[in-house]
Amino acid sequence: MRNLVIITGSSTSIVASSRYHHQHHLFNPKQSPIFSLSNPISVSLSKPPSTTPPSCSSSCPPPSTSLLLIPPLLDPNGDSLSDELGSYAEYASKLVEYGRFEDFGMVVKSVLGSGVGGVSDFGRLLNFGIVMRGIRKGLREGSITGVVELLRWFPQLGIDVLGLFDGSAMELVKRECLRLVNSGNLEEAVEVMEALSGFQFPIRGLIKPSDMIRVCVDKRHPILAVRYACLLPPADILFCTIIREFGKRRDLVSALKAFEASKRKMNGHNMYAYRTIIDACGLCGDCFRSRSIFELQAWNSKWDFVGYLNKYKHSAECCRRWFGEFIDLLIQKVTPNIYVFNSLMNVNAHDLTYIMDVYKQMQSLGIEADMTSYNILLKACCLSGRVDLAQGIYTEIRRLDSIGALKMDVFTYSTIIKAFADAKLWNMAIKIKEDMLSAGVKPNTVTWSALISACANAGLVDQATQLFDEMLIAGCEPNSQCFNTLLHACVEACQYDRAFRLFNTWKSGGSAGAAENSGHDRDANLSVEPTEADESSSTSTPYCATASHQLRLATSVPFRPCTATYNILLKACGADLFRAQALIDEMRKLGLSPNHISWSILMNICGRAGNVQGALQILKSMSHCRIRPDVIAYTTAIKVEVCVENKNLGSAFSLFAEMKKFRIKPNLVCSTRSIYFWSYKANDYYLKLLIEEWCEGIVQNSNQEGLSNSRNMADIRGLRGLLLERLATHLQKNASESLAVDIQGLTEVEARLVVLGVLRMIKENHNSGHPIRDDLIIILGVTKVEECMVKNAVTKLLKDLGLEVTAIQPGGIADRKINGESAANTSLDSKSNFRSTEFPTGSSAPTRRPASLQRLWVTKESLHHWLYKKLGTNSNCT
DNA sequence: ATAGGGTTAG
Repeated sequence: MRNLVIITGSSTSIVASSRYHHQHHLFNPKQSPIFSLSNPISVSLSKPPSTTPPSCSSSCPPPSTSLLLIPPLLDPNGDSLSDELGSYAEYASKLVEYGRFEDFGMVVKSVLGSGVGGVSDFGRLLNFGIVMRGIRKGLREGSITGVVELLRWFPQLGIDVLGLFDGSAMELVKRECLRLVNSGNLEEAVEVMEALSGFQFPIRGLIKPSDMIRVCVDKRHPILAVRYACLLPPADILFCTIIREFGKRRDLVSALKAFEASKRKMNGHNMYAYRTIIDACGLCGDCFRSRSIFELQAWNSKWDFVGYLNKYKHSAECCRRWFGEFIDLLIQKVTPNIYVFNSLMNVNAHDLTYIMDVYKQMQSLGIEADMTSYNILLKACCLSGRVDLAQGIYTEIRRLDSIGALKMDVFTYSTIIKAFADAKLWNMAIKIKEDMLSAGVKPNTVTWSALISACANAGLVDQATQLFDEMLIAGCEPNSQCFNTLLHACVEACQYDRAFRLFNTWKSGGSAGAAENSGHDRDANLSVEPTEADESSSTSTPYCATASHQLRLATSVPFRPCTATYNILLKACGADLFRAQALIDEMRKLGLSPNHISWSILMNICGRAGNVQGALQILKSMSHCRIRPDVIAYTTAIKVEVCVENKNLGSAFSLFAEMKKFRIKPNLVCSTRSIYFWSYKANDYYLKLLIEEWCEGIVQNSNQEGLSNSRNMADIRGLRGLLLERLATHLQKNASESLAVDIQGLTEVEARLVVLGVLRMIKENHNSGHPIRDDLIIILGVTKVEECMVKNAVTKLLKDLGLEVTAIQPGGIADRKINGESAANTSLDSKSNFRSTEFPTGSSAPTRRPASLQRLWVTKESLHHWLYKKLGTNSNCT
């Protein structure tokens, strides 16, 4: 006897009928009985229906809470049983139709729990037409989660879920998934997709994987992204995409989460993921983390191995087995591959010492450096300003190239050109170009830009222009950066009008080209134009001859100025505030917005024009453009204030305080000391006080922090780097060479710093018992307008200290006297840990310097005099 | 779906 118990509200009626499914007034599936197999009493009756068909909501009585008890179906009589099952199935199908997915589950549970053998019979007996109608409706009404819950029962009933979904049903699923994703319910979306994946749904077809990952990354959901990626094997590539995308968005925390999550999901080590997270660390500026990840990855297995050895040391055989496995692991998986090494080196490229260590480690593991490794090494040399090392590596690579072990590529050449460009060795850069051409490697825009900037850094506009023409003739299309580089060359050489003429020519597509040509003569009369007499011999090609080329060629390529272009031009405005304002307007018309660099330059222009208020106004209005002033902006403003109105240091310090209030950390350039320092120029009062402070401070700082600390490398590359380099080069404590200080190319501030540092060293050497044996020579370089200012500044500084200074003109009597002694090599080889046996430097990188240089000369007698005077004042103080 | 090079501010 089979009973059906229906509890409606609190009243219980027992219907002794097996034909209940025809009596819809009692078993209306639109209403909400909750089915339970086990214990009717314990079931909560408060649950309202999840979906009520809207058509019935008015006509039907309000849903009552009821409970349907299905007793075990144990009748051995097959016929009636299948009959009974059929009615249950029919009923269950109707439940689906009316959106009552949970109740469907209850029925299935009942059937499963009833111990009937033919579970799949029940599945087969379901009315799929009706079921699918309910599922479609559920999908259309936005309850995909409910649908998925429903579907979870199907495999147990032997139903192939995927088979039920025809094209249009599949479209509904897709649409719903997309809706979940777009409405921000990512977690739900991933859960749904995980379930669908279990039903063998093609996950790739639901939503474009790259879109899904992009959304996860945008919403900062690393774990969900990884969970999603696991649905799309092979997942490891997608893991890397996720890590990389977080890296690109500078979200290292999420990148690391994704990395850890993906590591757990993977069996074994994925080198691709390791290198990607290392790259991400680099992008996010956390090179130290990249190192620890690398160490962890490289050595974890070794520690495990030691553990294993200890555990099994009683058995030699076990040890051998573990060792064998370990070696396998090491060979197959665990050894970082070349990509990991290259990424690690690239991320840490600013720390030459470190990457040299990595390089050696790589060699000891027997991993051969490839072209990229060498290119990264070259880049590191560039970043640390070690031309000498770069040259050594270059020689080595050439050797490897000649024996066919490597093939030097356009990156190699471009980087070495950059190394020479930075060192102002433009002629060496040109020589590399020749090497390159004879090796059959075609220079690209980057190479040409590097070449042009080599000339720019040396202040050689004509050579730069010539290279630009050469590039056009070679059929290489310049891009904005390339155009910018040439403009920068003009600005660097103070040929401001020329920069503007070029710009106008390009902008007008060549129609104003004649201006560039005819206007050239005017340059010579401009006071800002430095004398190029020294270089005139090397400008063998008259400029006018190439102008037509350029006119013809440059017009064929589109010129799209960008913000950097305008920044360079802003710099070319000198003190012309109106011109600068016009440029800013023009920028805006083109839809370009000035960035913090533009504003900093503009503040400098105000400074040159003596307009302090203007500069301060710009600083204030920066935030109106939603650009938060940075240290540099504040530094510029403060400097303008101090230098223009040197009487009033108070307001400069209030700016300084404001900056700190906004939690902008002052850097080495911007400090109370610098503020005093800038006021040197016009105010002798601070001079005496600060010279010692400066020198002490700098020497102390360099001792504290050490050069290998790469956090500070940015600073070191600034003033202190220059200073320390000069000091290291010229003033080793046991130096027996002459004291020659090269301050070519330095700004006034830098030059004074270097000279002060040198004097400090002289004092230290003297105090520790090294007598001064030589005169002090300060190399100024060819006379340009700036360098004349530098010369004056340094002369004034030395004189203020009570030193006697003589200017040496090239070719003069004093010059000839000095020349014999001051041939000191300026190549920086003191700190080299790159042994010359590894990279033979060949002919020891002669840094050729033109003979005709201006110098300042301080005799050793004068230095002596200064030292004793200084010591005297010190002893008075203490 | 994998790396590496060029311009601008103190």
